[in-house]
Amino acid sequence: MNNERILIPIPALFSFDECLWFLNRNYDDCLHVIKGNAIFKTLEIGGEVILIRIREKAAFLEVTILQGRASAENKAYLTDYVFEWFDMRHSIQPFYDLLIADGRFAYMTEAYKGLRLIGISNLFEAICWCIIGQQINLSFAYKLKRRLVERFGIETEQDGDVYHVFPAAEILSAANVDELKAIQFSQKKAEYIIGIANAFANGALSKKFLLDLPDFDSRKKALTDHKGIGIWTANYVLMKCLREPGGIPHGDVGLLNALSNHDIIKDRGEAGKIQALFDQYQGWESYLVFYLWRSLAVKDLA
DNA sequence: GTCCAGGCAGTGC
DNA sequence: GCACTGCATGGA
Repeated sequence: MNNERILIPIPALFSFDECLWFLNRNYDDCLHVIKGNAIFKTLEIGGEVILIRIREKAAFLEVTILQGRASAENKAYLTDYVFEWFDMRHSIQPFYDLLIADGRFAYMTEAYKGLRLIGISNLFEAICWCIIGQQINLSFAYKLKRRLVERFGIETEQDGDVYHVFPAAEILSAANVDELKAIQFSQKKAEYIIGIANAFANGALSKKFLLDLPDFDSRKKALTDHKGIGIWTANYVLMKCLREPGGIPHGDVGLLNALSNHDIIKDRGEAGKIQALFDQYQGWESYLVFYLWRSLAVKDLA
């Protein structure tokens, strides 16, 4: 064990507690472990398995490498990864200015102060997670993800806890529909995931490919060209992985419920009112979605 | 048994 | 383009 540390300065309007809260909601996510006030996560960097612990230390996030080499390359990768995961690169003050000016959501600037849009930087994982979650309840979705990861992903163990890495596309492209159906995936979900895995494995789809496209609409088109990726999934992925500020998962049940709770809409068919709302948040649409999702949990916890 | 869940593809107009 | 339909699968 080496226990080398990386210290990342905490920016303004950043709350590690809100990160912890989000990652430790009522769901059983298999891709990280929360113990005390620390996050444990396994990553695969160039074929090497790295286990890290992230916790708050005064004005820093302390990233400790518990397994794997603390090479300069790995430390640079991990620093970049944490910045990206917790969206620490830029100020969210302009978003807060909009919330306060709006009034309807001004309370969020205190209630969820410092909450950042927690991302999924692995594009393949982000798409698979969407396909898993399509049209089923979230707790079942997390169960399906856990079965998939435990069946096909690599894992590491420390102090009696097991840590998983999301399966590589090359692995899942070699799986067959029946193997996924055996772990309660529907026929369609199984077909979609294997199809997407094939697209990644043969190079037809990658994060770099999307990033190299000229604009938002061409990225969306490149995503929805694949079976299993509709408008909702494309926007979710653009929001959580590519961090497109304009990514709005239109039609999302949780989003609609949150808008209804805030009396923005009365039923689910008022696209005009939703558009008008997001028009006020240009450049911060995906942040507003994330904060609206955050607002849903208050009742759950009560 | 019914309704719903962080939808999608296919069809018809 | 838009509305409608069938599809899946588990949980409340």
